[in-house]
Amino acid sequence: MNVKIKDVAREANVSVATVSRVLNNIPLVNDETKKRVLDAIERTGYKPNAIARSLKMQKTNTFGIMIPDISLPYYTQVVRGVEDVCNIYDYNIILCNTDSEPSKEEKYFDVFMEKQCDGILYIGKGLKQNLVNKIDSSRVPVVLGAVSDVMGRYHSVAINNEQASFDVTKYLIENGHESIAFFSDEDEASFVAQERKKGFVRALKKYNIKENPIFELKGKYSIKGGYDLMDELLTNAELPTALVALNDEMALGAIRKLEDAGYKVPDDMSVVGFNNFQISEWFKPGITTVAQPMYDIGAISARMLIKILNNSKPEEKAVTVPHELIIRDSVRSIKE
Amino acid sequence: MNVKIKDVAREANVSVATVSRVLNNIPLVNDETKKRVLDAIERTGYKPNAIARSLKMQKTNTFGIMIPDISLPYYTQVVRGVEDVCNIYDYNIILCNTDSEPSKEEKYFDVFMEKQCDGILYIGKGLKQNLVNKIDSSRVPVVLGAVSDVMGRYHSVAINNEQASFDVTKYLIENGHESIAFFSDEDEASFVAQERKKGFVRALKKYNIKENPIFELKGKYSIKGGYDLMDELLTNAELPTALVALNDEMALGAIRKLEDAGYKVPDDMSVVGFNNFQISEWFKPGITTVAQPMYDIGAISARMLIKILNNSKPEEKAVTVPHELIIRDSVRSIKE
DNA sequence: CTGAAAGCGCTTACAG
DNA sequence: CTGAAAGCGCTTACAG
Repeated sequence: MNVKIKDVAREANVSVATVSRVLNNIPLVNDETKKRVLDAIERTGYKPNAIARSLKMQKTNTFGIMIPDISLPYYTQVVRGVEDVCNIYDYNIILCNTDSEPSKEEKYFDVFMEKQCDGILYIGKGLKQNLVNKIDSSRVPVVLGAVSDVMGRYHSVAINNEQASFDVTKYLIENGHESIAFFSDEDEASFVAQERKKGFVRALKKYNIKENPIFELKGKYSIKGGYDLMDELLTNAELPTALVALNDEMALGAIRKLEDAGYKVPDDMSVVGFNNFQISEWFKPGITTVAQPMYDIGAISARMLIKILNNSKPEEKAVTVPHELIIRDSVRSIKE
Repeated sequence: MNVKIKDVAREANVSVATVSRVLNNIPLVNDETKKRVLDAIERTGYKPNAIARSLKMQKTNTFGIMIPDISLPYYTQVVRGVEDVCNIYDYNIILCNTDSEPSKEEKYFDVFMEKQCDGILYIGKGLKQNLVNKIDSSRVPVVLGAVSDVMGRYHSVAINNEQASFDVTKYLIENGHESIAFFSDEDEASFVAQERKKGFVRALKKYNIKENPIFELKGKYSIKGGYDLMDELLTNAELPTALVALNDEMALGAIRKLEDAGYKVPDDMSVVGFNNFQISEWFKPGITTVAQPMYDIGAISARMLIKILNNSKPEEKAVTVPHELIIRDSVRSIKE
């Protein structure tokens, strides 16, 4: 069908070996020969077959990337960061949506292995044991993005989730809030949610505030999820003065429910979110949140993977990227 | 390194041909032999090498997907639709961000060809001539998603953009608006924008309303873009009573600017958007818009590509998916 | 029902 | 500086 190296060789009156050498810029080719080959390539419109090359080289220049759901705005920027770096170094990415389901994660891991991916980027809530086993027995390089590894065994790029949660909770407390609700992930296995919970609790402890389990609710990581959780929270006789929601979608849903129920934000309740997703700044009220450098997380992860493949171990195993408290209009000071 | 078919063959005391046959479920293998092979596969932990298979079969079971920017919410759902269908039929996708730049589109097209993609899904503003040439000379199956082909030469899945634009404009007119602004794409080559412009003009004509070029502005397809365009529009002595923005981000930015300038939406100006992106329903005011079935566009595109590869030509070359006018709170009737 | 062998399109050690 | 040949890990027509 298409023209192959053999055709170019015939056209240029050289061997396939020579064509391959000019293709790969191996220096020991005579300039004149090289020119003849280049001309032949031009004339025949030859395009290398990366599959054949991969088979021989045992390297595909492709990464597998696992992501919960590409249609959620959060993850999307991470992927863009990955792709931009891959682009520079001539890698491509195969994308899979796992919905954070362990069974899909495992299935796709196998697919990545069959397709001989050179490395894998895991984005999700945390590695489950089955996946860990597969990774270990396959020995592919893996980098975790946006979540760090419990054991510290894998490379990772993430914010310090515990500290980030501590910071935003502290901000609330400094504004006089002592009764704070916490909307978390219904998925108990979420390592990120666990870390944020720890930071929340640490902040309360530090300021001698008692935790109130009634105000700690778990639900879906979505606008609707936050809306429903607030619906539930509002059934309490007494309400908290503030809320920490584990992402901006939840925060937003909570705010909408409060409004629908006749409350005002931040006048009647202060709300903070997480992640600073693209829309948060345009909302009314603007949502105070903790930003993660999503794009950078993707870009750094990709660079790490490439470094590992080049046998130059990256300096750090677990890269911590900075988080940032973004103060907007959804928190009110109630200090007298 | 890893175990290969040869190792399994030795382990099972058969030839590689036989192993390959059981791997591919070719029926003419003796049941006992088959069992022996299956056991050997189990024991050795053999995983097929898809690259080697692809080389031999001249088929990679991967699609290349070109998309302007994966970090924009609009495109993200299309990709999810594609991926879900691919998943069912054992295809994978290689993802590329083109930023709608022809040079990147061409570059990635070459990458897809080198990686021997079985088909290509193009999502963008419209095919430019250079790309068309490449596609034609390569003869890969291509499906256009969310945009149709000017010439009708390629397979495509999209809404009827002209009609959609007509419908939403008509809705405004029926609500008494006769002075309507139009925020469009700064990229003149956008086929989608051209189509929507046609529909807009057709609606005005039908109701004998004169076009007012001063109210037709072009800018960036973003919240900021809409904000800036409204800033510009507001310099006019006389203002329109309504605005058609070519996406919801623009509509949203325009609304924010209006509010910042002391106007109310829809009281002082009605605004409609396009695409119904996830957030539009949660905004205040809720944005009236035209919904496209993004997920379906992706899913149908992927199915089309698979059909083409199976030599069963899809029924239609250009599939038109339904658009839907979603009425919320950003339009006010000014009919007396 | 099974095996030996050719071949998919490349790269590269080896020899000259 | 260049070529013949082996081999990457598979599949499949051919022969038995």
